Amino acid sequence: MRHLKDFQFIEAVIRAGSIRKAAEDMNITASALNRRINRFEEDFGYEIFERLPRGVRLNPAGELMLHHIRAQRSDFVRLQSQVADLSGVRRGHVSIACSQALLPYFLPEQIARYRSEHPGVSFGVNVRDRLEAERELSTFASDIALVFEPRHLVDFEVTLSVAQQIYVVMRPDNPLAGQTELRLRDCLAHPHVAPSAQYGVRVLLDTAAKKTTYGRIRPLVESESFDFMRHYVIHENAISFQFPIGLDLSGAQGYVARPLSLRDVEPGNLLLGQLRGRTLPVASARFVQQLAQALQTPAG
Amino acid sequence: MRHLKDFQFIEAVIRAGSIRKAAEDMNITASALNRRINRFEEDFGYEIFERLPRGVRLNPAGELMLHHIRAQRSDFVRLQSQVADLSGVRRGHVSIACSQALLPYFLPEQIARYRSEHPGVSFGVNVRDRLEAERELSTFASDIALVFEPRHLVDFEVTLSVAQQIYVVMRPDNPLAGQTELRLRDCLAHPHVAPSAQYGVRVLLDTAAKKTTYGRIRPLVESESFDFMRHYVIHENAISFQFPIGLDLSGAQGYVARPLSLRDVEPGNLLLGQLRGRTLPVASARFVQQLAQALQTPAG
DNA sequence: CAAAAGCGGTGCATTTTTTGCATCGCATTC
DNA sequence: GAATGCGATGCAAAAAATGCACCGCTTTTG
Repeated sequence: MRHLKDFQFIEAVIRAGSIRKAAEDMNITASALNRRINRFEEDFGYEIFERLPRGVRLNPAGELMLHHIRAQRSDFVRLQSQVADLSGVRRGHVSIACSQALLPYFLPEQIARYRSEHPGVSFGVNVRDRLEAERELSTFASDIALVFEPRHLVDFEVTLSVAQQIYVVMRPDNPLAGQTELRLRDCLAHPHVAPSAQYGVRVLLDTAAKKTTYGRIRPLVESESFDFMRHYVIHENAISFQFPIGLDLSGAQGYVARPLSLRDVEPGNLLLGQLRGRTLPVASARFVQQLAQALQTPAG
Repeated sequence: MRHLKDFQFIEAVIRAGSIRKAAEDMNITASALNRRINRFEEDFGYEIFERLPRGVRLNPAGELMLHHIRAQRSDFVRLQSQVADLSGVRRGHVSIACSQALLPYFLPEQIARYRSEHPGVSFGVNVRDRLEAERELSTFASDIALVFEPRHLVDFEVTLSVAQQIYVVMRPDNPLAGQTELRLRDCLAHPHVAPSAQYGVRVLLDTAAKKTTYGRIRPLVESESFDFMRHYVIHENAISFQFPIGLDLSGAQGYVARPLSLRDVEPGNLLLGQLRGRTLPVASARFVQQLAQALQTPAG
């Protein structure tokens, strides 16, 4: 779109860090790009770049401008999606920032279901921890976030919150597998692996462990990958902790999962959200509706 | 601003109803404007105008585009105001849609106070009833609305709600003036004037009157102007009804005001709000803060 | 019922704007 | 101290927007 061209050039300059490099990237002369930037700043009334000896950098006004540019583009995409919806063609793109746990079962199923009704809609799925997911929303890099226990919540507008009990994952022949619900002290007495500190599961476990005689959890292996940990406990007969939405509870995957008693460990909250105050494109908004419905249905 | 030029032309065409007329208004040839519009539609991918024999009219996609244009412009103004704020110069413009009652005392005082700290900020004050005020917000014609009992509330995000008891206005020598609180039945037995049906005061009175033996209120004079009614009861010794925020309770204006008992009539709600999801310009946002604080302070 | 008026669209010459090229001045880097 | 990389600028070339004249069409008007 014509009227967004200046914005594209500005973003290119921000990315490249200098007008000359950006000019190369955009297949244009440095002088032409330089003049576009200067003219834009003149029209706007304020400079948005600091001129440094090695290039340019955004000044505070430029930071605000960058946010404005992203918001404008995002709103324009939303408009196009709305208009496309008018003419009956549902098209669009939905980008999601989510926790690992949603990858194996939940999101593939939901996306496939949505796409079976609206084949014109494409998806982007990115794994982000709860801090990154919020940042991703505020830069308009993702439309939707689906994460456990996000932190700040200032720019994060919660559409739906679902409590998830922590489950213990182990081999079927593990002695703990016989119980239908596990106590934390029994688990901590067993060899266990655990996610690293930035994950919600770990935070909940650490908090709960402080109240036991063990004081803290002592993982044999610490990992950022729940996939890895799930497989690890099959090889060394240990136990692992995870939210059930990322688990196959049927036992067909070579592991069993048992809930950890709510008397010992608080449940985690899986939060579905978007950037506060933002109006999502039609496709994203409908997908959020579908997700919300699916998450509220107390299925496996 | 360069990148908003197409939007300006589109808005001109919408206003004029035809490309030729719009071209005259914008001091440009019809052919040039025609090509701008066509090129814009081509870039956008969808037509936004219906071509009629006597001119053009927005189609549904165009309605969405118009809203987008207004939102873009408004957000750009907000950005400029933010940037101006960065450089220490507080400038900007605050436009308010409000009920009549705010005109005589409340708003003049608040605006004067704000402007004494920020002389660069200008204000626009428009009297709108509760329906119009909402429409005004959604077209970005006003930043803030301050009205009694707004109706739909779909696009209206309430910042603050303040209950206002209905007061009875009368001459000091009116027999009712001796009481500190009035009953509705006494008031209805007296000759009275009342606002017309679209006003919140009237709705509350009508609702309350149904529960009395009088069944309904019988105004001698019905008016849209509270100012008129306030003066009228001085000439003919009648009573009038009004929210106290628009009244001088000192008696210095030649009338006295007494509250109507909450046992008989529910209080009205004065709502301070803005367009849902919108981020206000700095000046407007701060003025909202000031208003909210003033309204919460239980002063006269 | 025909003429007139008003509309959006289009081809072509003209004007305005944008771009590319060469070059300057300046600061950092090697 | 030479070399490199940066943003800025003058000037000519290229590209884009505009104005003008005119078309085809429908509605209005006499």
